Amino acid sequence: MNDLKDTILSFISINNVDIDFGLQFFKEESFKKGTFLLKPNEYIDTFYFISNGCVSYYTIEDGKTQVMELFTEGYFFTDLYAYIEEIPSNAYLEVLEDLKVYAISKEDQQKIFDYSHEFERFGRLSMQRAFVNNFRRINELRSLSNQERYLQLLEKRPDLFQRVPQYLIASYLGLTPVGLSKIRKRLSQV
Amino acid sequence: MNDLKDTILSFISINNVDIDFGLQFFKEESFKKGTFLLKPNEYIDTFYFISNGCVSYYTIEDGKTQVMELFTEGYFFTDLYAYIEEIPSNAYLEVLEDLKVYAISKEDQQKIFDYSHEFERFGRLSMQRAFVNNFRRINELRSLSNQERYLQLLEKRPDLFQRVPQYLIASYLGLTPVGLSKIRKRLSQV
DNA sequence: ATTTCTCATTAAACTAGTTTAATAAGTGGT
DNA sequence: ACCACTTATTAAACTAGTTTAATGAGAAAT
Repeated sequence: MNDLKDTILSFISINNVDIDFGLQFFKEESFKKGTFLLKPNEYIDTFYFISNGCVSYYTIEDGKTQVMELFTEGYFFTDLYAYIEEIPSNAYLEVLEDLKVYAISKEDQQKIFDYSHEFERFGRLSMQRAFVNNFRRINELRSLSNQERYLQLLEKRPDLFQRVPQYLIASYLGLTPVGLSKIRKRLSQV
Repeated sequence: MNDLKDTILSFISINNVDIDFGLQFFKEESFKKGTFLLKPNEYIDTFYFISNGCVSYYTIEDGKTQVMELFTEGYFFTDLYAYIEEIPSNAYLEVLEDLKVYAISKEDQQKIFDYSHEFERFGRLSMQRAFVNNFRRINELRSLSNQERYLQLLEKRPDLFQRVPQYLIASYLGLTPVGLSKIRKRLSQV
């Protein structure tokens, strides 16, 4: 649980007693590859921190898989939209690689936010982080071509290409496997 | 300033003394159409609430204007990315219609977050709101066609079409004026 | 009234993706 | 060792957008 503790401490200054009070609410859980942490029409009230493994966050629309995010070690994740709005999800959270997480319920999260102003601040700052990540994502979708986004992903998260099938990466980049293949071919010819 | 007060109260429960403590840090300001609240390479440490008017938040890349958001009455706005990260912006905030805002500096915002746990919570919740809006945006960019996004904007923010030139709306939708014209023509022929 | 400027539309050629379908190359289960 | 299944590539036809450039129409300036 030290990876989680260190991550929280990178956001806020908080004394040992208080952070340990908070950490007690995170439960260690493990899931096998292929497990679904969430399926469409289900509610989600759990917030996860990944200690180990990989999770795909995707929807299926008109029969087509749309990967929105691929979470790996060190990420906090949930279906943040359904979680915040307390509405049924329309997404899947599927374990792509055997997974070890620290999980906290929304109820317990509220407890630690109430318990300490510092944790409330952690909530605000991690929400900021989520915003910034999403903002970068949206800007990249707007301003970069598919080819540029492919190259950028290759640079920023090279591990993904080793651990995740290419058609999921294609979907994450917003194109079809065929489209990604074409881009790769085009790049290899130069 | 009641519109701002009501908006804050829609996020949190807070007594009158405390909210008035917070509100004193918001300064009323007015700007004429054509004013720039922010230009590329400038820092921004102000958070605005729009009482009246309209602001375009855009970048220019390779000579092309990219409208990221169009803010109107009741919106909180800033260049949230540059504001959070405390880096020089690469965007413009341009007043499209004479504007009345309530503005608070980052320093003063920090004061009210320190002053009261409830304001810290307001910070967290409004950050959540920003996240959710951005999330919706990203999902729409991913899952809807340009035509569908046009129709949706027409439904959700019909006022924009009255107050903002069409080429800005085209840019907001991520296409060229020519492209938007084609979509409108296609729709009018059915 | 005339000119000038801004904005929206249209046309034509082009482009980066799509879809569908066939093929090839691994990979896993029995 | 074999078969079935999954994944990646390629080809061919198609599509929704792009760019550039010309035209039209309304508003603002002199």
